[in-house]
Amino acid sequence: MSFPSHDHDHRSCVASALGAAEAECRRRGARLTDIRRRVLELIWTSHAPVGAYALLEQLGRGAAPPTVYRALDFLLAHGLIHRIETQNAYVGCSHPGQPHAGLFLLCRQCGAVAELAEAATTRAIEQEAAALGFQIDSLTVEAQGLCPGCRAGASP
Amino acid sequence: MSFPSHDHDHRSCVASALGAAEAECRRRGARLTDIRRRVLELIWTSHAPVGAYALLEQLGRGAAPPTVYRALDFLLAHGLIHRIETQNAYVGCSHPGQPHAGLFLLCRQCGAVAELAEAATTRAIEQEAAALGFQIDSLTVEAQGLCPGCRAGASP
DNA sequence: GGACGTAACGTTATAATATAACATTTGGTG
DNA sequence: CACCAAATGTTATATTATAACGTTACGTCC
Repeated sequence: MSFPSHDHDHRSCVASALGAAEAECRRRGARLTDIRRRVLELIWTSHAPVGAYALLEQLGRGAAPPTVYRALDFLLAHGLIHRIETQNAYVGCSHPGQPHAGLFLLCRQCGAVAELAEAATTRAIEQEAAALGFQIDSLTVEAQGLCPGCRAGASP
Repeated sequence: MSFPSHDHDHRSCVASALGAAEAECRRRGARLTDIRRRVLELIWTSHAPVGAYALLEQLGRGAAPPTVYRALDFLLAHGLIHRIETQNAYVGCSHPGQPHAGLFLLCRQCGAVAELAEAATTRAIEQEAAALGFQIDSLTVEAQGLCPGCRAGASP
């Protein structure tokens, strides 16, 4: 819901994300296979978006592009990750299971992402769209800028 | 500011866009060269976003990718077009000269785009970001859905 | 437990989007 | 005209993503 502090306990952060993913998959009757689980884990390795080919490299040789794209498709379809359109990259979803419009703050300095579940903004856009007779199916909101840490510190 | 009607006078629509672009370039001391002008004109051929390689084809042989990408970079830099991130495509800017966050409604049926200059939404996002200490430099908002025409008509 | 059907994965090739690097031409200015 | 900078041409290549088809693994029904 906000930016992780630079020294947070990332290990438990990843663990809880994987736990939530497993729960969500059980709930949906979806199979979180080994490959899918590894890709999700790699994505959660940092709080910055990761590109498909960066994931591919980390999967090691033997993996080809379709392998990683299929895993990404699965994770996207089940709401376990989001795609950051302005970066052609992927990031873990902070609150899977609750349907929500992704709304992202992207730090141009350190790369960190914060995902907001912000109803007010979504509502503002929907109202404006409705006034024009436009029916929104899905919404992409990405803000580029500086996170609190990078604004304060010299050049973290 | 809204969706163009299906039968609007598109010729004058293009003409006024090109006129505004020329005025804006004069104002900024930028050169709207022949290539740049042709690319802008091709973009305005429709109200749907156009891909770089589609433009390239229409420029005819003799043109290579850098030609079109350089023109696009120029047009983007001077606020004469916008890039639609979710489509890797480009669309003419409806109100050049006035700095604004692009905010787009994209019809998944007919491809039409409406560009909003909507202060309320922008403000909502900025407030939420400011509350987290995030400083926004630029903002991308793209809504996918159905335009009024396509909601009404069977399948225009 | 074996047969079967489907979902997942492997593999190869290629499509679509974008940029690097360097040569050449053009346009404005002194 | 001579010069410089900006614009364009040209070739090659990087990056992101998907098509197509064969093989393997998994669950289920009998």
